[in-house]
Parts: sequence; C-alpha cells; structure tokens
Amino acid sequence: MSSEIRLTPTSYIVLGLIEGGGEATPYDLKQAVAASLGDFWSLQHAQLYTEPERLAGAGYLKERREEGGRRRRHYAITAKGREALRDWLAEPTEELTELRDLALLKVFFGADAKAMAAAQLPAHERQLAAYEELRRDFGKVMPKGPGITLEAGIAAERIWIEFWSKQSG
Amino acid sequence: MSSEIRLTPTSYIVLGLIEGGGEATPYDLKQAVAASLGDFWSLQHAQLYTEPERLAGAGYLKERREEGGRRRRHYAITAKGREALRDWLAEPTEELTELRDLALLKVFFGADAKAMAAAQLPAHERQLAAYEELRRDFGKVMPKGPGITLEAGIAAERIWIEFWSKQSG
DNA sequence: CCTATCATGTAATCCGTTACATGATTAT
DNA sequence: ATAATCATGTAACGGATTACATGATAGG
Repeated sequence: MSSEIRLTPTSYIVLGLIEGGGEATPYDLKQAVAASLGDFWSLQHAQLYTEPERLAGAGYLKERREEGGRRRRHYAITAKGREALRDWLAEPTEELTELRDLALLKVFFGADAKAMAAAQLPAHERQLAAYEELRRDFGKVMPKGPGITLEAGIAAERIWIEFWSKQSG
Repeated sequence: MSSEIRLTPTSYIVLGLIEGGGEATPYDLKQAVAASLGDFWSLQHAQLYTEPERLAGAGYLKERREEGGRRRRHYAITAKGREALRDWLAEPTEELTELRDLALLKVFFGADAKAMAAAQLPAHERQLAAYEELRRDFGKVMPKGPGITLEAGIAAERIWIEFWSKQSG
C-alpha cells in the first residue's frame, strides 16, 4: 500500500494550503489558489482533484467522504504530510527561475521586438496594477510569506515593464 | 498521414534552430540549445529526439537517415515548417511569464527567507556573471534576437539579486 | 588496451492539460 | 420554470522527464 510517489511542486502547494487552512475539498483548494498564489503559479482545477487523491494514496493526506448528498471529498493532512512539507520548507534551493517567457522566446528567434512590446506592455501593466492593489488592500494583514512573494512579483513586473518599454522606443 | 499535432514551445524551438542552422541531428540540436537558449529555457535531451520525429511525422520537418555506420537522423525544415514558424513569430503574445520559482514558492509557504537568500544569492550571481561574460565575449557578433534576450536575462538576474539581498539583510 | 566520456537512441512512466459531464444553486 | 452559473468530478491523451542502454572516440 501507500505506493511511493514523487512529490512535485504541485504536491507541496496542496500540502501547504491544507496545512495552512485545515481540511479542504478540491473546490476549497481551487478557491485558495485563485485567491493567493494563482497569479504567479497557476494550476488546472483538475489537478486539485487528482493531486490530493495521489497524496492520500501515499499517506500524506487522509480523505473523508461525505455520506449523503454530494459525497464531497474532504482532505486533511497527516503527520507524514506535515513532515514532508516541513522538510521541503527547511531545504533551501539553489534552483533558479527559468525565464520561460513565450514573448522572449519569440524575440529570440527573430520576432519583431517592437510589436511584441506593444502586446506585452499593457499586459504587464495590468498585472503590476493588480499586484499593487493587492498590496494596498491587504498588505497590512498579509502573512509574511505571501507578502514577500508579492514584493517579488511587483519587482519582477517593474523590470518587465522597463524592459519592454526599451524595446518599443 | 501527417497526423495533425499541436505545436508547443518545444516544437518552435526545434523549428527555429533548424531554420537558423540548417539540417541538424538531435545531437546538433542539443549542442545548439546548450550554446544559446539553454540557460533560460532548458530541454531534456530526449525531447530533442522525440520532438523532431513528431514534427517530421506531421510534415514540418523531413528526416534523412544515414545509410552506413551510425545511421544518424538528420532533419531539415520543410515549407510547412517554415510557414508555421513564420506565423508563430508574427503573432505577438500577451501571455505573461509566470513566476515559477521554487525558492519563492517555499517562502510563500513560510520557509525562512534569510536562509533561502543565502542559497539563492550566489546562484543568481553566478548566472549574472555568466551572462555578462557572454555579452562581453560575443555581444558584438550576436544576432539581434539572442542579444535582446540576453539583456532581458541580465536585467532579470539583477532584480533577483537585489530582491534576495533585501531578504538576507 | 582499457576506461572514461561523448554521442546517440529507446522505453516506460507519469504529471499536467484538455475535454467531457453532471449536480446544485441562484437569478430572471 | 428556465437559464445561467457555480460546484464537482472523471476520462483520455500527450508531452516531458526519467531511466536504461549501447556505439564511438579519445586519453592514459
């Protein structure tokens, strides 16, 4: 039983959200993702059904299924899950972000940088505005981790705006 | 025949490299990736065997197999491939980079930002140094697209260094 | 000559995406 | 009531990673 599985970033996202918020259904997770890390690390909703199942199968979560009505699945973290999450969090990583940016890739292969900038600039400006609004509205009450991440997102968006501005000039 | 396939970024990387460099073997592609876009968009070498095959099956490349010896596969781009690449390059994208950064994800869930900074800073500094060396050595002879991409990489690394420096203070 | 490394390739697995589908709830 | 939207789930497919494996070449 409890076939061993590899834990991916998706796994830790699920573990982290459940550890933080307590028992959750896939839909709860979907909401949580949308409300928190969704802009910088997106997930398909189907993953939030299959991943908890996988984790439960391997003993990192335990599943409770509603008796009547919708028979929704509720997942809670186990000791094993908590431990895995803790270990992962304690391990600093040297891994760097890769710049997997479609627009950049196109420019690399010769796409017109000015045209690309025209499409990218407004998109990045919208994203920056969204982040800044988040900070204005919730900055004070935001937990530390998400707050730091938000600052990173803002810094990154500023760079992209500066970069694409240069290309469009 | 020529079953229709979906073209992914990987597909366009292969098409782009072959269009730029002429006929190539998977190993040539591997070398080309390592020498050019490898730091900002990495690929498994196995993909450079399966992806050209996929593309050839759908008519975007044509395969020529050596008769004797190693029977290596050589791929050349077809008119269909050229057209697909051209169309893709001509289409600006609004899609934003996602910040899929493991270190940030860990911080989001509460990892110690200072410890993470200690691991990330040197890694980013190495990467920045590598980019700057590239620019110093090849900046003058680099094609436009890669040159622009390199500037983006440098700008991004600077931001990350600044960001993680703040966290370690 | 032997060994290490480079070069080349295949197979299996699995995660992630896409597509499909239906049950509840709210609004009109 | 009906339509629309929200909520919940499953199935199938495919691309990407991992692991395995062997052929050439160069260095000692």
